Amino acid sequence: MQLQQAISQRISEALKALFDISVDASQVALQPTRKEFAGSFTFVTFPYTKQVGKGPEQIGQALGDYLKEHAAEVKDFNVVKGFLNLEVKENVWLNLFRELMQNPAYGQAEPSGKNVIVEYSSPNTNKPLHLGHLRNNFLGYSVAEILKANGHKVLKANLVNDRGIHICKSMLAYQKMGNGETPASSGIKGDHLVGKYYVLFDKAYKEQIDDLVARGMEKEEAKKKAPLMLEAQEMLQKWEQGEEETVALWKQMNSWVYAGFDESYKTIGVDFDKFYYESGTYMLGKERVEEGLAKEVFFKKPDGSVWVDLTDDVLDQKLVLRGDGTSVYITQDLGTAELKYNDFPYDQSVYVVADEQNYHFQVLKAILKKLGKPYAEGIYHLSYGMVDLPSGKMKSREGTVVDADELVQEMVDTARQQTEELGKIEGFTEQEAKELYHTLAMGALKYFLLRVDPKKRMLFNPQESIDFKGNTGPFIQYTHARISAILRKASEMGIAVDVAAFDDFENLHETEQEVISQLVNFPEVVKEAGSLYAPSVIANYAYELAKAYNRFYQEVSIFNETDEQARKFRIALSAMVARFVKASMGLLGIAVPERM
RNA sequence: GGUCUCAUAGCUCAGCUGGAUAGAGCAACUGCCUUCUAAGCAGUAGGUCUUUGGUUCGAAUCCAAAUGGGAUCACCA
Repeated sequence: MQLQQAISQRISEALKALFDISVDASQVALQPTRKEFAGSFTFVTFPYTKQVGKGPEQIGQALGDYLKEHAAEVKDFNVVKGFLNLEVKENVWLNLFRELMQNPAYGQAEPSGKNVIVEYSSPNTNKPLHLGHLRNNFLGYSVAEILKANGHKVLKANLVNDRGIHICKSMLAYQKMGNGETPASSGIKGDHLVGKYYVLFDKAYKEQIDDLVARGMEKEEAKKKAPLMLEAQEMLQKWEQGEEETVALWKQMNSWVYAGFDESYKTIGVDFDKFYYESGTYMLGKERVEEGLAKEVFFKKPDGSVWVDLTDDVLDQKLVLRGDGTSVYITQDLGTAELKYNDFPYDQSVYVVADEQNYHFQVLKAILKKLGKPYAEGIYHLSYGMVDLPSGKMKSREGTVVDADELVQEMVDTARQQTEELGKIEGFTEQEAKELYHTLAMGALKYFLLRVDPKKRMLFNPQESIDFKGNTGPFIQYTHARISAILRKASEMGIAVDVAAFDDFENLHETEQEVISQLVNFPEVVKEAGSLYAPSVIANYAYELAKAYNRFYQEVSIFNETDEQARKFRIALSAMVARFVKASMGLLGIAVPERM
């Protein structure tokens, strides 16, 4: 931020003036002063002892003296060992505060001129969303918002995996056991209904395998020879040939799933600018394969299968097209990458996909590079860790997944229960209460999943996730609600949030200075979150800001303050905290209530 | 076995390009509501940052190895 840069510049000047050594301001490293010492910024003198030929304390003292006299920002200093702690003048903080007050776009970067596509969610259409998908959806949405705040033009894309053997399994089970059941007739949400048949398939399939094994067949072979599996494969072929009945069933069942997904997406508050469907893109990769063969990047084996040699990149040889000419996973992605690029010429293409596919994306990028694609460099795999349960890993086949819709409902129930227990629901209409519960439930859930570094595997503890105390979404939401109450009262009293209303105020309380220092950090935090693709950076910031404000709130009175300028300043400070809490939570896809 | 990745308080997590006595939250204990929302605030207790070496004024952070988790190495997606 600018204040830090200014002080770095002063130190650079001081080093030159006092010791005649040249250090560029950008090389002058400042760090936040630890709480137990007075000051806001700390300069470490150890690295300069050799050049200067003096002890660290002496250097600190000399620099401090110089800065106190020559640097307009510096109020005072202290030297502890080799650490020079600098205190910043109150009016410098206040001026920074006035500046951000007057800039409604504070934290929003200038347009970068870059196009970024963020692909996330990308569900299979054979079963409903679960907890793992929630992490993906929340991450994708949030990263897209963060990139927008960094000035990029962003397109949110969802590549729906609507074809393949897994869909056929649900279809087959439905054909055999469905009896014409529909979401309407059964009252079951579409994606859950289709998921039900996927489970039924798996159950019957396993029985067949066990049966074959009991009759002496090897398990591996039984898996391939089980009649249900053969039927499913047959169905996939029929689908690829466009057989009418199969395609009709596929369309019908997918439409149920989409209706279910739409509902879930709406509930969890994520959205997309563009949908891609694998049924519409899976053929495109073959063109890339032809191109690769022509360019001799790929080679054909005698059985007709097509391969790429990536041993130079330590990635081994990789199949890109089957012997029978059908496409594999990577084939489709080669095609989709080009399609996306044609639709929206991107500088960067972010794939929000779990880290189990790290190898796949290394291969994808390596191949695109070999093909000389201009967009290859822009491929970025936002690889996030899996979500574990206290009982261990989630396995859909073993039924240990946490269903997304159920989880959301439980969170809403908990929000209602907690709110009622605290007796905080007075004066709410039924509709308002309902909205509040949803806001709190989603706040708790999203914050819980987003506060952890995306790259890291995380543990989902259901008991902790519904906690509304401490480092949680509702804690931050609560801070916003509190401030809203203050602003309502201020408004009733006819006090406006006004920069000019505290011109003569300068007696900053320690907690007020801390709050300003947090506010001023916002643009830097947005930048860092963007460069790391890490909503967790924003989440931590929002928490620190809320904490700093609560400390202020506790220690300093607003409406009992007799000094009018101080009172007006504190109302303005509160308003700005509310604004930045809302903005940072917004980057996480979390709404903040006016009352709770 | 090859490659990649992770290891910080009882539990869940922070710790920026190396800097002071390693920080939060939960759980435990102690205070603070006739005053702006106590879903809050303040405090106590809790650590050989997995281990061992190395780099240097200084290492949780960088390098190497070991140990223990996890992922991946399909003509599945």
